[in-house]
Amino acid sequence: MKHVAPSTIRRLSLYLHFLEACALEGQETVSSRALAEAGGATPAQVRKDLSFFGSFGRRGVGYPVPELAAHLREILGLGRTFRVVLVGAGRLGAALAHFEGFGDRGFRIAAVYDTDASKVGARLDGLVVRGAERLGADLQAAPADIGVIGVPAASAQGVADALVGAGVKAILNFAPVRLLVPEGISVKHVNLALELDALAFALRDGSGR
Amino acid sequence: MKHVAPSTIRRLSLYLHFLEACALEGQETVSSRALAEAGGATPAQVRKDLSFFGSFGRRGVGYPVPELAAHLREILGLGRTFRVVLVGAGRLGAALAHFEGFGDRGFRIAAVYDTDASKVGARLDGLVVRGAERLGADLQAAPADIGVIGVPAASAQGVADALVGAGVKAILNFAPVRLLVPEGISVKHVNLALELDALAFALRDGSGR
DNA sequence: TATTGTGAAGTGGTTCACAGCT
DNA sequence: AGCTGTGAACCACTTCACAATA
Repeated sequence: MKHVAPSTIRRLSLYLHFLEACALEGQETVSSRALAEAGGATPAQVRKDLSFFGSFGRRGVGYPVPELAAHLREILGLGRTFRVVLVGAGRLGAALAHFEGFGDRGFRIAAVYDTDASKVGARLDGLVVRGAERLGADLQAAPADIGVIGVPAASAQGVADALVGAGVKAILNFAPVRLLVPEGISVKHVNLALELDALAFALRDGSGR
Repeated sequence: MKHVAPSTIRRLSLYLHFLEACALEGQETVSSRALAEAGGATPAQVRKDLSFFGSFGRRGVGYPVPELAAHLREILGLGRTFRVVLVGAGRLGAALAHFEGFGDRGFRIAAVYDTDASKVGARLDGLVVRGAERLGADLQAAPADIGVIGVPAASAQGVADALVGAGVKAILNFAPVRLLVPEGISVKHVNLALELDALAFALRDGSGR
């Protein structure tokens, strides 16, 4: 498969969410225009995005909702469930553990870890928080696909190393630090400070341009 | 001022964070190579990014740390404090209210709101949660720069409308929905589901390529 | 020698425009 | 007529390469 632009992936994900909403309403086809609106793109871009992977629509008609949704799930690799481990059982960890978007879409939180002994043993959305030192042994017994880092910046790299060592191939990092990981490990960053700075920039001189 | 690419803004923010760390260590100059490493860029790109706004370095030497940091703060519009209102006092709201990255960099949380009567009156990081119906009157008395939306998807658009109506010019949205806002209002989205889908894509066929 | 500043070249993603089905 | 599929044109960001300077 040829290289796919990250921006394309983001849009495909948005199209898919929209298609799922359409499917719930029993809609049978959608136009590239409707998808464009949902994905913050132009109709031409929607068609380009999709044509990169195949011809899913019918000229003069549009795209069949359930079929296109299935294709997108296939393309995005969402045709299975993912085992997720969450490291960090603080306030952020608690918010993440309860986030419906996880379970809804096949991302199952398998376990929650924390180094803080006072948090170990607590319950978080039906899961008992485990000591971080168990992570390696646990994942050897039952590997995980994705590790979510919800710990302070200072300990994030250490957690990342532990996750990589335990065979995790994808990391979602909420700590405001760049993580160093080996080739072949995917990392996504969610960095509040960056978003705030971008908003500050947008608000510069006067207010709101 | 000419148009600045969003990717450039993100990098400038990363450079600035790195410079602040350098400043703490008393370092006097940095090279474009060091900045590149911190910002996930190449040295040439660092120089291009900076030269877009002026000539801040000295050939053969590098960039003076405190001066460049000051320039970046100026460029990003960080030379003042921002009044932030947080809507949503659930688990996510609690995590956000305690996030140090806010206060540290001039983003001051002025108030927290929630529609849920059972949450109103509770304390969150020293702030008392207020009823959402007060938002309009409160902001008329003391305007806010940035609104942070930490409510469920279903109520996010309503909150956005209320914020815009109350004169907020920039919104940071954690709900997994596209917000419709008038021209001139800046919106930044943090969408967990999108990031997870991107990781799923990275993990497709086999595991981890 | 080391490192910045920058025009020029290169790369990759987006938009256009129209042919091709229904 | 309506809407997709797609090569070609376009545009924007990135990288290159080297002159300029400490």
